[in-house]
Amino acid sequence: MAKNAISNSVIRRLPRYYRFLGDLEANGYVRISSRELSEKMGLTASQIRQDFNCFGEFGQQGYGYNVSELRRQIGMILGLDKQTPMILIGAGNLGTAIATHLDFHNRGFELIGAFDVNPDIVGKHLGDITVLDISELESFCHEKKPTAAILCIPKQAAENEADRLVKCGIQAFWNFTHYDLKIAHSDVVVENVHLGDSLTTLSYGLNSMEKNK
Amino acid sequence: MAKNAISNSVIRRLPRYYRFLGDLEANGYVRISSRELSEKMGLTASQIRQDFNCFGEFGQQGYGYNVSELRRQIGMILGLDKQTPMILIGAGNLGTAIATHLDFHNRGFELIGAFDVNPDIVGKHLGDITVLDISELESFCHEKKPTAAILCIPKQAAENEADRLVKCGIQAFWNFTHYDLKIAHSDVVVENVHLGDSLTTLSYGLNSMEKNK
DNA sequence: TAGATTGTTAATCGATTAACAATC
DNA sequence: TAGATTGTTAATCGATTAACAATC
Repeated sequence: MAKNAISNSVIRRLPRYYRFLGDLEANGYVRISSRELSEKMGLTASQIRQDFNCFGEFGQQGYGYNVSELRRQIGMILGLDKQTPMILIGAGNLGTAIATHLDFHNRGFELIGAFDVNPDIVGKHLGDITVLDISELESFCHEKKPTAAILCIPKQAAENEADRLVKCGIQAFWNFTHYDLKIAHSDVVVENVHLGDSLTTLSYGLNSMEKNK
Repeated sequence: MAKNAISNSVIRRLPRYYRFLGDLEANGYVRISSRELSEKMGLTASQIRQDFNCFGEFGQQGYGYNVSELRRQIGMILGLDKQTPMILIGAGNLGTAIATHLDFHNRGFELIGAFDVNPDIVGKHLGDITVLDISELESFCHEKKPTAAILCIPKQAAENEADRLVKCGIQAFWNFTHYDLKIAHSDVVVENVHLGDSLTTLSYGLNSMEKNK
């Protein structure tokens, strides 16, 4: 039952709305108008109203929006009212940092397992999770049924493991590799984090700033 | 000498072009047409030609583009022909992983220092860098003149340290915090990496996929 | 030369902003 | 009620795609 497709631009703004509304709530705000929120977030009031109206009528004319209620609604839209079981593939430096650094529960996930090929890493503890050998992937997934995975392995390895993970029932990937999952697996949900590209973009910014002086 | 402003959409595609051209070069490609590249990258040939023409005429009618030459040109545009000295602020789990995981040299930077407040972390080694106490920031910057910084500290701390870093001559931030640097410091270059928002977006994708079944 | 492919202009598409009637 | 602010339509702006003359 697809509603008339929400644009990607809108979707990318939702987590930020959710964060700001959380801050407002914590600071005792009960109501807020689109204009006031627009000033805090650096957007236009028009855009904010358009964005919210993609999902329904959350405000009240003459009043504005109820902060807690709006936040709750956006949380529902984002699927933060449940926790999808998730596994980490690749528990090296980066994988470990990501697994321990983020609050998965407040972002719609629960990290229930971690895997690596390296015998030096297998057995390591990440919070209350123990890193398992990748050979145990199938039996683990059969039993625990995770549907999301974090990919923190080299590109080459990702190409090889992606099929395997999809066969194990993984439907969503948080992809830190440069392997383009969407091409081979158009039916899964992919969120790419290209740290290298991000750093390169910073280089561009610095470079072009200097030229404009 | 600002050329007629390159749009953000184009800029965000440049690192990916650079990557693909590097792969092509490694695979022995000498020339490539916009059509062939478009098929490999999942873009339109039109967009590719438009993008490249923002910066000059890199191709040749009837022939296409010379892979190495095009890659070199894009590298120049991205500022990858030099290395900007960069420091890491916050050498916890995430900061350490980022510092050790990325190839800074090929992305226009050189990591020359790292700082933390935590005495347990100060003195730790990251490659050939030793983590210094944050109190040494000013003297270090005075001597080594870094102009870019990675922010891997809590939001609260970022609010406090941003001014200090700008005073020390930092002009570009790779920002892993949720603190909005652009608001207080409109004159610096900021590249945000919001891992939490990225994970939340994945939750949305999974959630909306399920609803559409 | 003929074929291929660019550089570039024009057309389309989508996203943002502005405006305002509806209504709390 | 009068003032405020939404929901929504219309106008604008920007980015993508299509088309084609220029030219290698």
